[in-house]
Amino acid sequence: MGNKEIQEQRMRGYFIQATKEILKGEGLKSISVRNIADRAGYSYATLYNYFKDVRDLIFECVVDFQEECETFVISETEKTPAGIEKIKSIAKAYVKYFIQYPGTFELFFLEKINDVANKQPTLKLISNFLDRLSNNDWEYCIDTKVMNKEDAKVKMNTLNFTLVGMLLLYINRRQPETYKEFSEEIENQINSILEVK
Amino acid sequence: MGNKEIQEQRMRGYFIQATKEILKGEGLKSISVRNIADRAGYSYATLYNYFKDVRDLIFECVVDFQEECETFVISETEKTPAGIEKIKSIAKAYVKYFIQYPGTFELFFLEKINDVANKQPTLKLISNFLDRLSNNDWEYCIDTKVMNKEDAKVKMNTLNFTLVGMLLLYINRRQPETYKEFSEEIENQINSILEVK
DNA sequence: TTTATTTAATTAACGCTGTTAATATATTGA
DNA sequence: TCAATATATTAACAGCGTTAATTAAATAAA
Repeated sequence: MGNKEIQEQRMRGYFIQATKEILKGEGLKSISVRNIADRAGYSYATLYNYFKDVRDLIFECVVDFQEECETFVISETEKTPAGIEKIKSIAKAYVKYFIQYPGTFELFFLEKINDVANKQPTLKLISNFLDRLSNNDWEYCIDTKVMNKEDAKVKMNTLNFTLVGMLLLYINRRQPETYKEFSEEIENQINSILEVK
Repeated sequence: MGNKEIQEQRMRGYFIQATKEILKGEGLKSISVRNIADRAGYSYATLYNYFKDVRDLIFECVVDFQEECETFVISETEKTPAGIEKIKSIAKAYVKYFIQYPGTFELFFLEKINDVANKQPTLKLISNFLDRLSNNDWEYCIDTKVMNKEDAKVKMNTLNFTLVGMLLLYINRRQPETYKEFSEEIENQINSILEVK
């Protein structure tokens, strides 16, 4: 990688870092080209030398946040034994991360996309994120005959969709009204979905 | 109701009608104060004589769309016998409505809200919508001992959250990529959640 | 019916937004 | 050091939601 590429990547990094800080702090509503550039220490137009548009820049943060979330989930669940219990722990940590940083949830699931064709890989990354985090333990359940392959596949999806749905309603619709209620319902849902009959 | 109130309600109706048309047609992205006012046949500033702000106006459409959706669901499911089968039919029709009019899904679940305290009733209405549509049949299942009260409550929520999550990913994240895949997964999820053990 | 007063609708304006063109400033190669 | 290139900045545009000032319409009083 030549000097030019190094410098270019560094510049991109400054803008990405600024964007991540705003998303984690004030959330998506505070994102604007001028706000990002201010924080990065450049003029707003400079941004366009390194990113096609602001949405492109915003979606660059997905991978970084996923890595951060993955690290968090691993550290929160390392003591839990493999299998169903581990899947439950992962699910709870996953939810906990988005509750702690609602801006990342907005980025992953709510932010509109301009060029859908161009972002398909990122969109796939988002939809399958929980699956990637918990895949090992689903496999473990199948291997230990706790459940069959077909059931595992459907339940993995149910868990994913349910958590996303609950997070959407809680973060974007304030339903339920208290975190306590939300937390209890998360517990109920996870237990019910992973109940082995 | 005096003349003044009648006229005021009529004016509000013109703007609401225009907003509904745009939402059903082009979706949330095409909503703007000037666009709504144009369609209603008034200047953009006139809108503020009848609504506090544009979000207030937008959320006025929720009740109307829910009524329309309810009518659709009833007509699509009238031949299905009460109980689990009916709940499945209702769930499918519910999803079908939002797929047909993605703008209504955006309004119900994605549109940001200014004054959350002031909109709590509407937000509750949205979160509990599927429950209201299917409540009779859950009761029926409990009465006919197909399931107990606690299971019914949790499953009702699982179904609600799962459908919202799937719709979010499909409408806002294009996952899965084809309607066929989406449709099959909806079928799988509904059957799995409502499976009686 | 004409005039004065109140009500409602419109235009102009403000401060935002994302993006692009034109300009100014560094940086590089000769 | 000077010319050429690359990069950063300012100015500008068209759009947004909202409000203040202004015009037009409807009502009440004379």
